Amino acid sequence: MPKTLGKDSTCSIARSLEVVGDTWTLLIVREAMVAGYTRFQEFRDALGIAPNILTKRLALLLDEGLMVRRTYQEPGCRAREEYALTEAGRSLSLVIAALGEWGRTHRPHPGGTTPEFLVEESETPAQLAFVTSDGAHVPPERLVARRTPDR
Amino acid sequence: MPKTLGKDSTCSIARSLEVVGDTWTLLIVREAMVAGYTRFQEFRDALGIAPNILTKRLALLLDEGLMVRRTYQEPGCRAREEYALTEAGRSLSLVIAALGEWGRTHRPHPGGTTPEFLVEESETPAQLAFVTSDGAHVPPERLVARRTPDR
DNA sequence: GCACCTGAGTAGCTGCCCGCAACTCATCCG
DNA sequence: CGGATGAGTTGCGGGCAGCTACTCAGGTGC
Repeated sequence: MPKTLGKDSTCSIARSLEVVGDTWTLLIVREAMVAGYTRFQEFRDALGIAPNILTKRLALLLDEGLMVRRTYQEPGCRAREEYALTEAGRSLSLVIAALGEWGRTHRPHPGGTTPEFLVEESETPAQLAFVTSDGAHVPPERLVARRTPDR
Repeated sequence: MPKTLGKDSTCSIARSLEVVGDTWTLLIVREAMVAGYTRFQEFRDALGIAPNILTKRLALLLDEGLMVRRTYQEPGCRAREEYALTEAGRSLSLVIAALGEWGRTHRPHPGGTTPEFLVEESETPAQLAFVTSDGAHVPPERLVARRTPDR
């Protein structure tokens, strides 16, 4: 995360990257989202991340409102902390899906895995796509980008 | 980009982040995509990035096949280098759009701007969304994620 | 009661890489 | 020939990543 463009960059992408531009942050979100992990040790084991880095990243995620810390207590155990995604964190699913899709097609890997998103209960798989207001899918090649003021 | 998970991570997201997990890389792609910039100085001026970092990032983008370098010559000028997105680079538009959308809604900023994607020629705006095979939109809250082997 | 385990961190150190500024190098213009 | 411009390279300095080792609190086995 470059310090030259702070959190008040006018570009929404720069502001997003200020939060999730670090590699580990998105991977933690991914583990929370896909594997349902909530505990320090789960993230540590799953990612092989150093504990001090994990502490720092979780603190960032709490700070930024992407996760909340809750104290829970299983019977017969002492109270522990767990970290759960907030709505803001869960709505990163589009970013996660886009990255997964890109990696799967442009950086294929034997035995690789990619998160798939299913509609609750019906278990129907959902794809990420560009759609117009009339519901038609548009492949990315047919799009041009333009900077637009937020409303 | 953590060195602990190399390019051969089985997770497609980790492999994607290995390429675009750095803040500047995606911002360069964004400038190329949204503003149509192709030249060293254009990126430098638009992003305020240090030249050595820009050199390194452009080299990475060339290496990874997201951009190609071409020599061009305007009449009356000497030959220059320009950097253009490849198909792999352009297909990061989903990631860019997802990040822009997230930043716009969760990190709003007065006077902020977000890239908007329009269908070529018809100029119809296109939105990023999860859709099922029957074409229905699904809001991210109604999705559950699952790790799936690539095919 | 005491040793031990486990989960959740903290502390200290090393090295790399970011970021800045200054410099180079080639070419074109006047 | 002198200056401007575009495209970088080089040389520092500081900060954060990443590793390892340590701490601390509570529960369990004996």
